[in-house]
Formats: sequence, C-alpha cells, structure tokens
Amino acid sequence: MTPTKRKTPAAAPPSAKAPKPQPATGVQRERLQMADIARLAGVSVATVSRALNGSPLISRETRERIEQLARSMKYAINISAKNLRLKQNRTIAVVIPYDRVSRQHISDPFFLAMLGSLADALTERGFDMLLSRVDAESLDSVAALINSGTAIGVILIGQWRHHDQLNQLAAQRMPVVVWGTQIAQQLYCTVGGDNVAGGTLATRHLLEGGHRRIVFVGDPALPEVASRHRGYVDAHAAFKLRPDPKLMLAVPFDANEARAAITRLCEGKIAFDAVFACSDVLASAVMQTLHLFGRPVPDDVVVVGYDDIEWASHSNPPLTTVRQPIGLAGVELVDALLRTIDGAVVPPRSLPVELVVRASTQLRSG
Amino acid sequence: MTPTKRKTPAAAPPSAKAPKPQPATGVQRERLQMADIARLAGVSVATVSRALNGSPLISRETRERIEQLARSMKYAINISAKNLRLKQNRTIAVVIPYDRVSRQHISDPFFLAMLGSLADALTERGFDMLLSRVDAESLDSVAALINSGTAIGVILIGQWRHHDQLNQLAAQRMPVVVWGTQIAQQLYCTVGGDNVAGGTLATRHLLEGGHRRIVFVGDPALPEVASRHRGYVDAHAAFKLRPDPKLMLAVPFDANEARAAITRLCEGKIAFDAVFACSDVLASAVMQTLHLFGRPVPDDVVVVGYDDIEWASHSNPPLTTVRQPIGLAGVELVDALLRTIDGAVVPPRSLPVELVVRASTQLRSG
DNA sequence: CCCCAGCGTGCAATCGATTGCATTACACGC
DNA sequence: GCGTGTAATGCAATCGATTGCACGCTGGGG
Repeated sequence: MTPTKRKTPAAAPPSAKAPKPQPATGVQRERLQMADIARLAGVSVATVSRALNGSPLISRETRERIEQLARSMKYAINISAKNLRLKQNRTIAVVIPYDRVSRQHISDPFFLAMLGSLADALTERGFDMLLSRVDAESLDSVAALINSGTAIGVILIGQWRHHDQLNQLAAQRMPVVVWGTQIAQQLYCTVGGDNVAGGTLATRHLLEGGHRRIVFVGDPALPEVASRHRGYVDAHAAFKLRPDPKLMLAVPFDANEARAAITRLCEGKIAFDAVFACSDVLASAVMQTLHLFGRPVPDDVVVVGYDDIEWASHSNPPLTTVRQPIGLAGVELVDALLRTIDGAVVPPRSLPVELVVRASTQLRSG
Repeated sequence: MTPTKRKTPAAAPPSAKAPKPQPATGVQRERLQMADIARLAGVSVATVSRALNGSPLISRETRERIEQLARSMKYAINISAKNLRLKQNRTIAVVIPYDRVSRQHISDPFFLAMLGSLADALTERGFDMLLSRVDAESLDSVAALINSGTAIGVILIGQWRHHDQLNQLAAQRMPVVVWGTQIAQQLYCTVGGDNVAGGTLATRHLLEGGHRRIVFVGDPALPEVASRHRGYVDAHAAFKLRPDPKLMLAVPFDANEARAAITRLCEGKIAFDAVFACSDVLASAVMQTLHLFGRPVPDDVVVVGYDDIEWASHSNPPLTTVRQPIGLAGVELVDALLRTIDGAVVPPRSLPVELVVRASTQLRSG
C-alpha cells in the first residue's frame, strides 16, 4: 500500500543540495532554480511555478511576493526543463542555403535585410531565431533540425532550384515556409514578392521610356527569376512586342558572371538600349561593365534593378529598381510558418512590389 | 530462475504507450523516443543511450544493431531532455546591436559576411547559432540570454560605443566576446582586425602615391575607428607630416552622413586629393559624391576603403581597400568564446589585415 | 454543532535522456 | 564444484519545471 513515497534524506542539510556532480565541461554555470526561490519564499516549488506563470490559483498577495523575490534574485527559468515538461519549444530556424560547389557565401545585402526583418518579426512574437547554414544540395539537415527538436519550424530564404527537395520536406510534414514564388504543384508554402508584377512594372517602365531592346539578366532556372521573366514577356506583349531571345542573359546571382555576360553581349555587337537585372547586385555589375565599354548610364543604356537594397539609392547613378517589401516579408513569413506549425495548410502568398524610379532610367536633359 | 536470455516485457502492448496527453499548442509533434528504439531492439533505454553515445560498455554487435535501427527509424534525440540531464547546452548567441533611435537595421554587407563566417565556425564545432537583435542601449537583454540558459555565450559584432556596458557584462562573468578593438582597462575579450596597422597601411599607400591632403572618414568615437585614425596619424608622422584637422570627417557608418560631409567639404573649398574611408560602404558614398562634384576617381581624388566587401572589387573604379580577415575572424571569435566559457581569461587578439590595391588609387596613364 | 463548498497550497508524477551501481552470464583456475 | 573476474546489460535516481489531485482551512447553511 505504501507507495514508497520517495523519502527525502531525513535531515537534509539546509544549504548543501546533493553532491554536485561537477558540470560536464563547464558548458553551463550553476544557476538559481525554482527550488531556491521556493525555499526563500517559504512555499513549495509548485506555488512558485504557478505564481510566475500567473495562475489564478495563487492569491494575489503570494504571487506578488514571489514575483518580487524572483526579480530581485534575478531568477531565470531553465528553458530546457520547461521545454521538456511542456513538450514545447520557441525556436525557429532560418536557413540560407549555400552552394557547396563554390563554397560561396551568400553575400547579397538583400539577405541581410531579410534576416533583420525576420529577426524583428520573430522577436516580437517571442521566438528565438536559429540561423543555420545548410548545404543547398542536402536539405535533409533541415529535417534534422526539426526532428531533433532543435527548432519547431524552418524558414528558408531562397527557393533556388530545390523545388523537389522542398516538396519532399513538405511531404514529410516538416513545418517549412520558403521565401520564393509560387510554383505549380508545390506542397510547401511560399511567401514572396509578386515577381510577375515586378517584372512587368520594370519592363513597362522601360518600354514606356521608348526602349525596345531590353536585356534580361537573371537565371530563369530559378522560379523567382522565371516569374520576373514572365512579367517581362507580358509587358512586351502589352506593347505588341516579343523580346529578342538574344537579349536573355541567363546568369545566376553572381556579379562576375553578369559582368562576363554583358561583356560578351557588348563584344558580340548585339544592340540593346536597356537592361533589366534581377537583383541590384547584378545591376551594379552591369552598370560597371557598361561603363568600361564607354556606354554611359542612363544616356546610352538605361538600367533597372530588383530588390531596392540600400545601395541602390546611393549608386552612381542612383538605380531605378523594384522594391521588395522586406519589412512585410518577415512578418508574413513568420505568420505563415506559425500557422503551418499549428497544422493549417497555408496557401502561398505574394506581396506587392513597387517600382522606384531613379536616375538610372532618366535621360539627363542635356 | 529460468535463464531466459534477455526477456522482453512479458506482454507489453506493442503499439500503445501511455494515454498521450495532447500536445500543448501543437508546438511540437509527437516524436520517436529512445524508449521506442529500445523496445524495438529488445533492450533497455540505458543500452540504447550507451550505444548511441558510443560507450565501450556495449558490445560492438549490439551497438551496431541499435545504430542501424535508430538510423533506419530516423530517430533523433530530444535535445531538451539531453540538455536538462547533462546541464549542458550548445547554443551560442550572436548579437548585432541596432540603433534604437533610428531603428535602423545594420545593412553593411560586412556584417553578413561576418555572420556567414561565424555560422561556419560554429557549425564546424557543433554549436547552434542564435541570432539576436538587441537594442544597443540596453545590453541587459544579453545577460538574459545567458541567465535563462538560452545560450551559453554571446558573440557581439561591433563594439560601438558601449565599452562601459560591455565591461559591466564581463564583470558579471557573462561569457562574452566582442568583435572590436582592444581598449585600455577592458574586462571583456575582443577579437578584431589590427586597426592601427590597417590605418597605417592605407595612409602610407596614399602618402607614397604622393598625396598629402588625405581626408579621414569615420567616427573616432568608435574604438575601431579611433585605432584606424591612430594608424592614419602614425603614417603621417613617418613622413614627418601632421594631418590637417579640417580633413577629419567624423561621421558614423552611414552612407548618407558621409555624402553630406563630403559635400560640405567640397562646397567649403577645402583642398584634398585623397580619401581614407573607414568602410567600403562609406567609400562608395564618397566616390559617388565626388562624381557629382565632377572630381573623377582616381584622376583627381584617390580613395581607399576598409573591409574589402565583395562589392569593392566590382565598384567603378574597383576600390583599393584594407581587407579584414573575415574567415579567420569567425574561427577566432568562436575559439575565444569557448575558452572564455571554460573559465579561461582570454586576452584580446588582433588579426592581420592587408592592403588590396585596385584602380581607385592608381592614376590612369593617360 | 456538523457538513460542505471554495480557496490556497503542497505532494508527487511526469517530460526523455544519462549514468552509478546492481545483476546476469560465462570462462577460467584451483 | 566453487569462487572470482570480466563483459554486457538492466534498474532506478536524476536533471528542473509543470500540473492533476489531495488536503487543510474558513465560513455559511441546515
């Protein structure tokens, strides 16, 4: 009958508590815990726990006393224990895949801005942000983040060419949201700028400026770029035009390749009077190369970029570009992810973009 | 005493396991746990734990069988439980303070590169990287990260003007390492590029090029900039020169302010033939402004930057700059932090920098 | 005067993994 | 045949917080 009530060592020495097993590798210092607060307050840990969590079971008086004490002792709860007990976790992983072959780090300022936006959105909702470097070829490690309980969801920045792998992740019911564009038959949720509209806006602006041979710079193998290209084609169609395929420069988001491609174009004597680049970084490379060939922007060639990174307004000349709604992006990504985690099937969402006209597309008077 | 080899629990219901208490808010899905693997393998959880941790107590045969099973079932350990039991944690917080007043996000590509470098270094050592946004004015929240056990150490990117607060943190024995420069009487550990040497290298290069009126762009209230300025003065001294105070533009790391300052200088008819900017972003703003004033780089004015972000080699003209050892930086910061966590008092460390000469300081022949 | 509702608290089980110690099986020597 | 050593494994306590249930106390109604 006696349910072996785990009897505490009869006369527990009031101060010493267990033979303290030497912290493993010093990876965590000794910390105040709930039992300490309880002892000091002359109540049980249960009461402390309830008090600090604002349970109505505890009298206001007791609660305030305990809160006061905890604060003055700078008590901070042990998150591991809490998470274990509650089977809970408030860590979201943010992943920027990187290219294994080139071992190249993503260096586009656009991504820093996105990280900042995500950090804000997550912090505001009380989540921690785990930044993770993942080989773009093996997104399996994304699954490991979830499976090990390290994070409860993943935000992937950049869809790249990993549609299939993303679908696989989603099929395993991994809570994943991707910054990218909507693709047919995708199982995962994407949030992204309205890339078709962006492409259209930029191209229409150029066409309205009287330009007819508009170079497109960007790798259409990437879904986002493909959408922008569709916008580019659509805008032409609205003018009853069809873009010359020779003006398509399929280069990845890499300034060097953009330079090389523009160089080939110039040396190939292919005529063009405008460039639509799929990122401001690419646009920068393009402008620089044009300069080398003695083709001034905007007098000879006009250029439009994409993203509206801070640099765009400082460049020489300032760059006309399609502004992505970075601030909104963070909020929407986090929102979508949290809903996914809660089991909802969240439809892809595309956010409005706008054209910011600057000097790179305005002919100087004179 | 029937010597049954390894008896399995007589008639354990093979599938059902406990009355499953409904996951709190869906914040964590139901997951495979060690007990499941143990049951499937016909051993105890203790054996599974030892096997997966490579304990020599377990026979090779058993270990391999369990490893195999765990892998095929895609078992992933529960980190919270492990951390709780081991009083351990492998999360490092990386903090980029941001300015509360301007609510401005750090947008310098240099920081993205640094983040990448840190992510690599931490991943390699098996640590998670928690990216945290912290108001630069209240670094207390840094202490909270540690106290709550969320992270075991903090890497701060940027010393800014928070020397005193950093000292306070260190005085509380918070494991903190800062990317910055060594200051007298600092209690915390810094790792940084050799800023004095960087300033000297850049300035000497300009002086050797025959330039004598060298503008300095950067806010000497920031310790790193102050060191670079010392290098700037030292280099002058080596040439038996003293820089003209009027050529000191004390602007923070903000392109707009740099533009404004250069504009004032130009409009003020103050003569200068070279600029040393304390970041490539500032250098970019400077070059653009000079262009507006019809002062070509490098023909009229030469410019040196700092950091060697990727853009520097693509700018127009390509920018001469002081290269910071980003890759090394991540490794060294992590190293220093881990040693600090282990209780060592780690001395500040400064890393070698090098001058990368490009077209922005080379007079075009012709 | 007794019973019971209701409030405030405490007890003890629980989350999932680790590990000191106990236990089992077997081999070997005397 | 028995004691003893060794190798392999299991038992159960433990990490720190949460929470269902039990319990003690108080006051009002019967």
